[in-house]
Amino acid sequence: MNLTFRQLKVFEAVSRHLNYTNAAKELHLSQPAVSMQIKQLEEQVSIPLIEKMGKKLYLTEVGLEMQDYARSTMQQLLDLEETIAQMKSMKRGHLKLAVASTANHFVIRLLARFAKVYPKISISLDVTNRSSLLELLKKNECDLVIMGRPPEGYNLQSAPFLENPLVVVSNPHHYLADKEHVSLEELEKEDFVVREQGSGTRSAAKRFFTEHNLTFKTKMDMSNNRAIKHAAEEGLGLAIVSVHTLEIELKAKTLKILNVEGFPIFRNWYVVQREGKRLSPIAKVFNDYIIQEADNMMLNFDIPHF
Amino acid sequence: MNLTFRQLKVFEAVSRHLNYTNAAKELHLSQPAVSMQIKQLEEQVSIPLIEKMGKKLYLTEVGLEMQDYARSTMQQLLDLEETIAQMKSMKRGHLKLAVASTANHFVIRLLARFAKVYPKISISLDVTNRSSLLELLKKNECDLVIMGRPPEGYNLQSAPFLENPLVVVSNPHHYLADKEHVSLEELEKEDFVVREQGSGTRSAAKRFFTEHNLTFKTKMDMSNNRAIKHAAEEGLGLAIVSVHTLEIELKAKTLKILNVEGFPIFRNWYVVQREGKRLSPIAKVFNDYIIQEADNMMLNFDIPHF
DNA sequence: ATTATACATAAACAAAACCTTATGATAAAC
DNA sequence: GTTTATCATAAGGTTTTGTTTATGTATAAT
Repeated sequence: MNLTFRQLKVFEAVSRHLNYTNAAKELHLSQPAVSMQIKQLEEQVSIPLIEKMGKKLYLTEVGLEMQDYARSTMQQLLDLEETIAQMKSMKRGHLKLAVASTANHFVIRLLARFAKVYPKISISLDVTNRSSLLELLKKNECDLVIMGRPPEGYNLQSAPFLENPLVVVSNPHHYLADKEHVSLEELEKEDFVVREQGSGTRSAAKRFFTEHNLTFKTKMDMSNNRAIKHAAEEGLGLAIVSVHTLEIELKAKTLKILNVEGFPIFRNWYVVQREGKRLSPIAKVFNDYIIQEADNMMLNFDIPHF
Repeated sequence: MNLTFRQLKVFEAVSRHLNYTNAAKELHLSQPAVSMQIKQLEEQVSIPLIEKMGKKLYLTEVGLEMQDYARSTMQQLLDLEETIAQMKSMKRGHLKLAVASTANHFVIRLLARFAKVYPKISISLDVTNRSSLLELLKKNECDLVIMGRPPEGYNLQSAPFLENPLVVVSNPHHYLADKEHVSLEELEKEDFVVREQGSGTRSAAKRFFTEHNLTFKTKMDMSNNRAIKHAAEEGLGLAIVSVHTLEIELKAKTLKILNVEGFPIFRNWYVVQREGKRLSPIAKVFNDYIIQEADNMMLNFDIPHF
């Protein structure tokens, strides 16, 4: 059976008017054109849909069924058009986002604002580590990723959109905590609690030490930023973390930023996508949004500025 | 927007395989044919549905929406086909019947049997008087009508399918009730309770009297067969009614059939339709069914035979 | 009986849809 | 680098679809 939407449309008009001529007028067709469409439809289902008794037309039982079908199909088509139109205009849609766990905090703030502007957008946010993020990009399982500087050679397209100041923190009772200036020599003597191999923060810190010809004593590594901060709180060592993750700890005074020579290290947060990926309309808007709004928004953060 | 079922079908296959070549094989098409269908569909909605990244295909957000739509639309089409097939094979359908109120009783028996054979058929039964029946036929508001002999000049097609014996009944205590033979002369002296003008039973009785040169004393006329029988029970007069309506009264012995010369008058029940009406499959089957089965079935009736 | 109205049918034509083969481009696998 | 797999594009031709005009037929109204 091979119906066409056209046949259904014509049939629906005829079934409504019960009059070929008027249906033809409505559809801006000639009367025979309507006759033929109906005839073809009847051939498809090989059973009469309309019967003519005297001058009047009646729908047969199957005709009534077909009328229901035609109407529901056409309604569905309208719904589809509506949905697509909304998606195009970004009134609706779905945004699949993944962020580095260290970026979680401020990305949520960004999202909260964004969601207010586009209330019908739904969002999935995957918070995970750097290597999983790269995996997600490779499998094309998300629209955009927010992370530190992405590695070369992955066919990625990225744009920095926010400064990411890395600072050294310690337990407030640490002996360096109250010093006005901490020199690099003093820093070198300390043990550090760091993220796992592959972490952007870790490699940035490592690079800093290497560039200044210092050894970097990593006493412990952990895969979770919260755990690192907790370790520092407990006095297991110093930690080098993004200021953006410190809001609560600074407020609660469980950690203190050390005023170390050469710190903060300014790195950037990047919004990353697969090279050549055609972003969905909503993803494109979000991409532009964060590049434009992020800095602006950070002014409202209750965290130290440098 | 003017999609085609073909586009949807091809798109669905592609969205399932995420591979044009395999989809083409499934559809017994060349690969470019598939490419073109997808391209046209994308042009219709003027937004990409599929994106190719490297060698892999992915559905865009709108593509996912379209996949849902395609599937549901195709499912609906299958449902429609199924429904139509069932209607054709009479596994399903609706039968609109109207019967003369005097035929009500035995028609219900017929229907009960018929419904057992075609359990998914639904039936409307309109029980009404003769003139309403003719009106229903004229307006094409029912498939078949069961009534006495239909009048000429209404463009009707009819077939007799069951004898309708008319008998004279009275209160059991009536002085004629116990006579072995009642002559026409004796009958002529009696008063009768009859149906309204236009009733088939009434005109049959009238004809009988006229043919035998007798006067027909109609003391009272009523529009309801039950009322007539009740009047006879109460001794208001004799009544001429179809045996088929007497089952209960005979069993309860509230009425008695008089053994009158020339009675019963044999008339027929007819199944009637508009001339030229193409019956629905189920109506056609019912029509044939009652013509074939009615006599047979009456053998099981617990009523007198002649 | 005549006329008006409405659907059916036929013929002819135009447009479009659709498919195939051949070829090109790109990316992944070897 | 070469090969292989996969999709895109182009060209060509066939089929199908969709129209229109003209005409036929049946019904209902006058």
